[in-house]
Amino acid sequence: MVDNVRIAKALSDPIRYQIMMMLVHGEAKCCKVTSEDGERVGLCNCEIMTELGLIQSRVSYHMKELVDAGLVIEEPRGKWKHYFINTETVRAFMEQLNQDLGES
Amino acid sequence: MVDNVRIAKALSDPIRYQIMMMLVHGEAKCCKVTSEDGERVGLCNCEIMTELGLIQSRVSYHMKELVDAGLVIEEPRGKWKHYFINTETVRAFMEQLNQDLGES
DNA sequence: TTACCATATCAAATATTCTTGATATGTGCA
DNA sequence: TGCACATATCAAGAATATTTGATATGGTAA
Repeated sequence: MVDNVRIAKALSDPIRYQIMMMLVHGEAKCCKVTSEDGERVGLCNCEIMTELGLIQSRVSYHMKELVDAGLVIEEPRGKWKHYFINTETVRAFMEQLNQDLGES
Repeated sequence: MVDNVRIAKALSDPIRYQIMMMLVHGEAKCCKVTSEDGERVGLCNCEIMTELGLIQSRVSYHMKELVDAGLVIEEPRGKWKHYFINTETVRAFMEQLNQDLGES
């Protein structure tokens, strides 16, 4: 329950929800970002800043919230950070939600 | 998107999440509560107050948040209020979540 | 090494949310 | 009507969250 409340809180900010959607559906305009295993497609920091028109420290704050909640995985690439959605957490959240609030 | 952020915010408080779970799985100890159509089982206000050990105005505040988010339906019964989970909203939330953040 | 760039962190200001006690509203019953 | 009870609302304070500019950290490349 604690986990789901935490994740719900992370998703309860419009900026963070948008970032999550960008990570899933977003076009990478500034740089091509693939995970170490070459599977997942993600975004770099600059993408989020320019796309949403936010200053650096603000993006940094919200990314930390998402990472802390387990919703986003970050991979450092030299001086950049690349962000990927943590599908495992999203899946677990929805499953738990269904267990807690779904039809009995 | 706006809707889902709103609902996530409603679920992002541990008390409200607990209340939602009570509405789905909770035993009605103080009074038997069935909806007008006799289908759904709900809870009365006193149940929530005693079960969670909260004062009246606090419960009232959180119930309003849940009702405003569309997660809970309230039916007045004389001087009491009976609360039911709005399964429609819960379902729509999960569906939208899957659309927004699920596997592409 | 230094210069430069990306990101993190900090402290202060602001905004939002939550809690509480007091009071108001509304309902049923004597 | 007037009393008793359930719920809603209000105002004030406390607690959290968010935003911002300034500064720190850490990496890259010359």
